[in-house]
Amino acid sequence: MSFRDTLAALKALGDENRLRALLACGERELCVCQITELLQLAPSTVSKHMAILRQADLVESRKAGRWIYYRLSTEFAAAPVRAIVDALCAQLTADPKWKRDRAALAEILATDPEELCRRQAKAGSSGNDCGDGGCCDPDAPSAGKKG
Amino acid sequence: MSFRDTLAALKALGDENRLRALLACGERELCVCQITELLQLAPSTVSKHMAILRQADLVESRKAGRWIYYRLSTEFAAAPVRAIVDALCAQLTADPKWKRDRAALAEILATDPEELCRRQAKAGSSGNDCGDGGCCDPDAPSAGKKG
DNA sequence: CAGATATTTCGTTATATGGCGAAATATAGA
DNA sequence: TCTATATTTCGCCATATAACGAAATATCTG
Repeated sequence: MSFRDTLAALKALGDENRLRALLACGERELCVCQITELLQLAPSTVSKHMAILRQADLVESRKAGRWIYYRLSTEFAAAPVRAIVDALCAQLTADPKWKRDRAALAEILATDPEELCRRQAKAGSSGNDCGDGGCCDPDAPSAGKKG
Repeated sequence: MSFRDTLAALKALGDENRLRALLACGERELCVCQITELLQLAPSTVSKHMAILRQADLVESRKAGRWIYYRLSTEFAAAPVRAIVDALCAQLTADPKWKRDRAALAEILATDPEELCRRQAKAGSSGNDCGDGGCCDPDAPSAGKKG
């Protein structure tokens, strides 16, 4: 548990959406639908990202009924990873980009998770609805522009 | 200089060969041919890797005649990057994988750089010679297996 | 100036990665 | 048991990435 694990952690951290998800999970444990709402990605994509973060021991998951909650790891496999994550959480949270996420997160947390899932299911079947005007932020460079 | 730069640094660190190169440059400034010898890659590949590390402000370069020396950055663009690199250098150097690199590096440093370059030029034109038995380590999982 | 050579840039190729949607899985509730 | 639904797995596609070799660039030396 050293070079190999550290490299896996660095790889996992080297994606914008995963980094955002990790920071969000550092604030509070979140279920997949909440992270999905934050990142504005397909649930399957978020699921894959979280699996990568979990395999790198960066997050832990907890099952509660139909929901699966992810949170920042308490025990990191590789020693340097803790220092890295600490540094990221400490410094990156001041970044304007993260502040936007933080604001979005507050709104998400204020919404019933079931409502989120219902909304996402609707959006998935009928294309981009964006009825509330909150999504499809033109200033967000990563949401749905890569594929 | 924050989220974006930190992400660039994490991406740069998320490659095994670049991470090895970075650790090596943390030991001592190294010219491209020395890093090339350590990583057992084509010089052009190493050059590209070092450019990525430099763009991420992880290494600095110094020109000395025909040689260009790379060393670990002293000033990091993004604050968390320093903490990350410190943690990596401090902890990863104990890893057996890195110890092998360190031993190889000692040998490389004992060799005249010009001799290294001559050897590499020969190997590039006539295929894998491996006359000295030191290269083509079957235990090294990253050398030339990806492309 | 001409030749040698250390490094970079360019073009190409194979693989890895990130994205989505559909289908599968697992669990709550009627 | 049957339905609804939260998440994951699978298959596919587009792009990003890492590798190489050839050619270009820059610098020392004769």
